[in-house]
Amino acid sequence: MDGKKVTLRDLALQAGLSVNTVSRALKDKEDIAAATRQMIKDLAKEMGYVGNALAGSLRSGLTKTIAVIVSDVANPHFGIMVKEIEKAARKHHYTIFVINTEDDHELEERAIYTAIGKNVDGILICPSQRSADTIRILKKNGVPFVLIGRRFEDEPEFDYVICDDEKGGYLAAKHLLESGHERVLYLNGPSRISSARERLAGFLRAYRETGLPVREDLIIEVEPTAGDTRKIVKQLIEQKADFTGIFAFNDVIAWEAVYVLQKYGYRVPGDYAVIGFDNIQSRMFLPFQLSSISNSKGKMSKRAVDILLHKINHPGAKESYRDVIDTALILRDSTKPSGRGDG
Amino acid sequence: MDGKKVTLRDLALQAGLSVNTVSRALKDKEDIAAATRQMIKDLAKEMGYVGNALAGSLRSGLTKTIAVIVSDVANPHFGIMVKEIEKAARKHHYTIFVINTEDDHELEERAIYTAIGKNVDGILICPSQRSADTIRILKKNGVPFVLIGRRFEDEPEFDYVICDDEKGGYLAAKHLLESGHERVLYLNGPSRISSARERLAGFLRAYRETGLPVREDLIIEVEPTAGDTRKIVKQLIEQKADFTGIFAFNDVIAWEAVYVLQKYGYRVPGDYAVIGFDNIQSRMFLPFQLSSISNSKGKMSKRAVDILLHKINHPGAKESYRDVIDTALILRDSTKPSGRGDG
DNA sequence: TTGTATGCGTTATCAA
DNA sequence: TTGATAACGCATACAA
Repeated sequence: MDGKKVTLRDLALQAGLSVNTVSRALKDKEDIAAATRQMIKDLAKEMGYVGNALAGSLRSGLTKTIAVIVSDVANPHFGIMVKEIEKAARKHHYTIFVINTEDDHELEERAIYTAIGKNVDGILICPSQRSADTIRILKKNGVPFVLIGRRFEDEPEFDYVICDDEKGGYLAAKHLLESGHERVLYLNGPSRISSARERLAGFLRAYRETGLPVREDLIIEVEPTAGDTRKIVKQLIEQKADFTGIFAFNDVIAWEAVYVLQKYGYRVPGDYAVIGFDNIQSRMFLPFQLSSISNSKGKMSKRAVDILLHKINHPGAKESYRDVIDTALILRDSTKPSGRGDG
Repeated sequence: MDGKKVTLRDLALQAGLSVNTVSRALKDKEDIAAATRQMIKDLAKEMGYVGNALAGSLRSGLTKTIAVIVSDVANPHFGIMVKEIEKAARKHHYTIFVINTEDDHELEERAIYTAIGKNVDGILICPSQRSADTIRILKKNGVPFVLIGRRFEDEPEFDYVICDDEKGGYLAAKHLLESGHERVLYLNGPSRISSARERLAGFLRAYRETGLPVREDLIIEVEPTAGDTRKIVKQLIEQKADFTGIFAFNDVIAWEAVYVLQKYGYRVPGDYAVIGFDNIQSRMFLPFQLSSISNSKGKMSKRAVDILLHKINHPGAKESYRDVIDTALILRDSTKPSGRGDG
């Protein structure tokens, strides 16, 4: 009973019918005798027929497959996005490839070629952004795609779904400033990433509103994948850098910063106020209450899938999509002013 | 320049050669004039040819694709596994489908059918284990697969890679018992899951060794995906259940338990000692030091991929694989005896 | 109601 | 060294 994949041909041979008849019976076409149809269906079940979507795809040109290209699924932010994307895609009978780029330009390019080679119907990509050339390959090959989480300001033809990074940066900085933290360390992502630039813009806007001087030396770029947050925060502490608040590009960096501060015996809140970005703790109930900026990953993911499917199903259409999902301030203990008391 | 996908036929037409020649040139076959080969390669690059792996797959029967079926990529444990699997697979020029089952039997079955339908060369699956029937479909269709993280004791034909769950349970319980926690709450996973049963066996072995009585009422099953850990721990606290140590089936459950304890004003360590499983914090530097059992997710993932690829490349072979990766106790603050002092 | 022929893009085989 | 042809498994159009 075990063995090779069962094909339509196997069923046809067994049933003494033509491949075509079997195919139509399984597809519930009208022009098949009810008895024949039932017989074939029973046989298919009995023989464990599953069907070869590939062969059909070759004809139709559609694979019901999309590729999701991100830096790292192990990062909870992307893990959550991928989960939501998969769920939304599955609802529409799509299956997803997941390819990690580790934010590496070459891996990203390879990922894109792989996706095209596998004939995906579309691609959702969070680009590493070392250059837009890679993405242009997609346009050249006529593969529908939507950027997610990051955008290219100077490429009006690239559709995207992002969150309101500028507002998020603004809200975070404003909150720290209003809580009395005038010297804020901003552990930002690399400036090649659009969201890092935009969050910084919001951060600076908040500073401008207060009239306080911006401390350029406290705006530091961190590689999110490399995990050098620890090294940098250690250095800053050793150097006795002068800050009382930290705004981190994402929650992972924020956690790591607090991790180091705690190792040095500092307390958060209390000695330092820390706020992250992504609000991962709305889904993971960690025993540390980190304030954060929520960016509705569920909504972003679903929206990106919707747009992508629309583009897939309306190849001619010339609309463009620039969706910016709202961000909001989520307060938890890590920025509580009363932190010093702790009790 | 934008537009449809470039095919071999397009290249052939442009070059004034046959499709076949173009194909062989691009594949670096020997029997092609060097000049012709170069010309075709240049042309391919110029026209942005990417190739249609699908069509090739139809012929060869191989798709260079594997499916990874897990309960939930957003769970860091699976996120890390998927990342490692993808990396290992990519090294061998394989691409992965990721499908979440939410530990649901029907979704799992659909996932398997989807994978077979897409003609994956093999499947890595962490089965929901409501029944092995679903998995048998794979055998029936001759699709190579390897179970990962869970096994079916009564199905000797199913290959697996798991970690030493029994030992892990034993180490965790022993550590708590030796630290003076005689009443340990075990927030276990559902008993349908093999790893939950095996961790419990280890847990009980540690108890037996001490001669202490096992408190059956403190062994409680929690649904990992549903997030009902909070509800259950709340209830236990309200009921003033009698325990001082907690062993959790995984780190996510452990975090959540501590989260609730902290909400009630309890301290970990100090009032309670807590240990998890999976040692996720070897990769995520959280500001809470959770002791845990490490299970070498990287090693497990790589091993599973290796076995799967071996099975794919040696369809006849009748070896079986039952790999059990070692587990180890990783101590952090959450089980520190000096916790009460807190420095 | 069922069967035959054709094509999807690629590769393998064999002939030229 | 190159080209023609068949085949992979399925779906469509059309013929029977």
